[in-house]
Amino acid sequence: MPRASPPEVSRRKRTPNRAPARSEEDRQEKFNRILDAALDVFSEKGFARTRLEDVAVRAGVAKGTIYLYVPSKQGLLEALIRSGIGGAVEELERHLSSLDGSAEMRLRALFHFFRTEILGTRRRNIVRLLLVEAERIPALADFYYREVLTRALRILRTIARDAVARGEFTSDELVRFPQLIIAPGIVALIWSELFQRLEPMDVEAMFDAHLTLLMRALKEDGA
Amino acid sequence: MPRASPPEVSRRKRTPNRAPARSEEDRQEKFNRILDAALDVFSEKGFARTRLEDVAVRAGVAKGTIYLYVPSKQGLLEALIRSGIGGAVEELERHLSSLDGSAEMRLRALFHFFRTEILGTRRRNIVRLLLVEAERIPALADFYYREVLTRALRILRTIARDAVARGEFTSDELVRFPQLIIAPGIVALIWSELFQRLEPMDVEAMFDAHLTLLMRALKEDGA
Amino acid sequence: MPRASPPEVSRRKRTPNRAPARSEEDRQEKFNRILDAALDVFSEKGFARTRLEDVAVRAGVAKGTIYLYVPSKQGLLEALIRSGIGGAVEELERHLSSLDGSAEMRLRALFHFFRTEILGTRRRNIVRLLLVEAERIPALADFYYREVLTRALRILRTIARDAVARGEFTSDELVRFPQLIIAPGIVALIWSELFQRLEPMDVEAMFDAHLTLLMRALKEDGA
Amino acid sequence: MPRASPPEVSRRKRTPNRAPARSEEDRQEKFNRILDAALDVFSEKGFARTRLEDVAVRAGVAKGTIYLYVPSKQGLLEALIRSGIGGAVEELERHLSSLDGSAEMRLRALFHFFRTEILGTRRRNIVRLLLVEAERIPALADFYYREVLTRALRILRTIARDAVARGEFTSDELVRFPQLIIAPGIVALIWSELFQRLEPMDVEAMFDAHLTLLMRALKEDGA
DNA sequence: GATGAATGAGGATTCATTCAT
DNA sequence: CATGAATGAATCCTCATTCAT
Repeated sequence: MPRASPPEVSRRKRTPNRAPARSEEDRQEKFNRILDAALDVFSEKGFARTRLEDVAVRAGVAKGTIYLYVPSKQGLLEALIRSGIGGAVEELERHLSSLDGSAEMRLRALFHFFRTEILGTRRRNIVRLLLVEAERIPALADFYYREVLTRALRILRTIARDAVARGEFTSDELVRFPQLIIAPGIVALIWSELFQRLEPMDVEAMFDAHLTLLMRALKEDGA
Repeated sequence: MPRASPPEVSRRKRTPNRAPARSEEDRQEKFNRILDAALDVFSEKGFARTRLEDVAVRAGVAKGTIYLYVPSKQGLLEALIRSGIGGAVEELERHLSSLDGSAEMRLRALFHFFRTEILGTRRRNIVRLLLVEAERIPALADFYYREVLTRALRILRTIARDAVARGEFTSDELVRFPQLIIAPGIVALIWSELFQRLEPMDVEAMFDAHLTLLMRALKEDGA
Repeated sequence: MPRASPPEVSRRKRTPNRAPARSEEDRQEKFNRILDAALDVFSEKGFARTRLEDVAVRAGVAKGTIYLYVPSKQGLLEALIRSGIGGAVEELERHLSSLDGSAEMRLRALFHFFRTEILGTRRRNIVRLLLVEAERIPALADFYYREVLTRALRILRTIARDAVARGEFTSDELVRFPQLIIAPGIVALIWSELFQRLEPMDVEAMFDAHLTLLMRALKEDGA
Repeated sequence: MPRASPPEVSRRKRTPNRAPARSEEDRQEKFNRILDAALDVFSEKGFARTRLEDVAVRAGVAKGTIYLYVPSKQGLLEALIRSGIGGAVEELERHLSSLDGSAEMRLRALFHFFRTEILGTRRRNIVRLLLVEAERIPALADFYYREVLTRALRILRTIARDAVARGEFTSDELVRFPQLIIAPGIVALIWSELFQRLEPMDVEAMFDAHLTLLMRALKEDGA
């Protein structure tokens, strides 16, 4: 039997391989590069306008390689958000539970954390991405609600409840609506994305003003 | 909600007895239908996932007709946001300047307006759309900053400044950061889009708590 | 508001339209061109190896145009088979019911029809395509079974049954297995596709031999 | 079913006491596993829709391993068909030449063989695969024509010619068109693939009817 | 020899935009 | 003015093949 009638099926040309990631660390390291690249491009263009090819190029891999780590473009976004957010809440939990000062001190620490660990890092982009895309991807909203929101609100609520219990706070508004604590953080995040270039905002000063108001409203003598 | 006029595309040389005199209103009315349809579809799917065909169908016109009013899909989004937001600020300005009570009353009126005229209407979707798309379309961010944000913040700042001036408020945090006033409104807006189905939020009660805290922090005796 | 910040969304260039098919005949005519082109390419390359772009080029339309008529590549194949096969059985039914001679005459007419209207035309390719692809597309097998096979076998069976009833045939093998009548037709079809170039087959003579054997086996004196 | 040997890819320089002596059988055995897996998957999905990865998984080897035995996907198909068909004809030749009864007996044996050794086994899938793919791969059609068809037809023709020579058959139709003998076999094969689930066919009874008709047509008294 | 990670050509499908009617 | 058929650029994802380990 004559071997392979040649070009009936188009012969694909292939390019030599880059060194494959054999070890588990190699794998993780390459995945991280892909996630970093994805964050860059998603942040810059938004999910819909991102081409996976651009992500691949920025990560220094081929298009197909991405599919060795995630099943689809949306899967890439989800992996990105999971990987970038998951850790933050735990960090925060650890961070805050280590201090056992007054509510005021803990809230100051919280806003410091927010400024330095979220607003000041790539995580800011991840949160922004989440706010923007979660509406179309219910699984994302669910994930965020479950893994981030409830846990973050629990932390805030615990701080407020403790303060009320020990008489530091005189009323329970923040127990009922811990969102009020973080609301200026959300505003700062959005502002920094959309309007920072038009009118810079002194985020630290705003957080200070916010805390001042809260403390004055909640502490006995408004001190 | 007043709608923007469609750009005049060309002057029709009308045969006097062919079309009744209401042609200009017809034009406006058709453009409004298109904008309404666009808001529906953009809100539901986001800009990138929206097909102009769907907008056309929902508006009851042909795809090509949209191009008689706006030059492109992005132009449609811009027209939509322009038409849906511009009016709101003016309404608010009129509304607030008509009351001349205390800052507290004016802020209560403000949050009432926010709840009933923004959160409770299709404008909520427009704002959301803006938050989501403005990053990719600098012109949108610019427009929003100029036409909405500066004016809205001026209103808030004026309320705060007046209150300080007449001694109602004892400090100037809200003059320096009027964003702190509206921050819970932004949170409510985002929450209603993403998490309402997972955990309903009593927006009115949250706004109440927020105002209570503000007043207690800012008024002489914290009442 | 500044109009359209230019290249945020890549501007697609478009090529002027060909004259659109406004009338129903235009539409049908264009669809026919597409189906013809599809048959050519499918026949030459098989379903999987066919690129819709090739079909489009051969039909003289753009890729996207095909999707105005069928929903997918598979839909194109189905439409093709439907349109090419449906008519044939009806033709055959009409053709045969018009003759009311002996079974022998009717079978001769049948094979003549098969040779001239199927083997000798593009329908041969359609049947071949069907045999090849039906296995992966149950809907196709169903369609073929329902619209072609049962009807064709009914015709054959009726011929046989009539002949038995009036004493022309002395036994009922062909009533029980009308497939035996057409089996050499299937062989001829496959042969013509695969081996004609290696060893031409005189299909007419084979059909003659087949009929001779059948008649000799079934008629009283084997005449 | 005897399998083809994998092409020798390279002579291993074995460390004598590292691999036991059965390395050549190992190789053959692994290739057989690959061919079996390939038949399964090709049969189920067709050539184009088959992913070599699936073949590899089913064979329990890595993707790359397949390329140690065949040069390409098409090469795998060719090897498969070669290995699965080649043997059958020889078996048939041996089987039939061992009987020296009447043509009728030999044809009965032939159909029995067809039913039990082809229709009832995986070889059915190979033949089907061949019918489906041979058109696009001329080398396959050539191989099949040369290695299978000519030899099979020679067997059939010999049976017919012998019968004519010794007066068992009264005419030569089957000498001229031995395809007429096997045509119902082809129909049965196709039917079993496409329509068995819609309408089961009693293949044995059909073959009986076919033989009955042939014998009646060809033998002196039609007995 | 075996492995399976990496590659990147390939193709189906979508949809903003144009323009003949 | 309106229409909607036609266009074709754009992009996700698949998978045969390669080759470093």
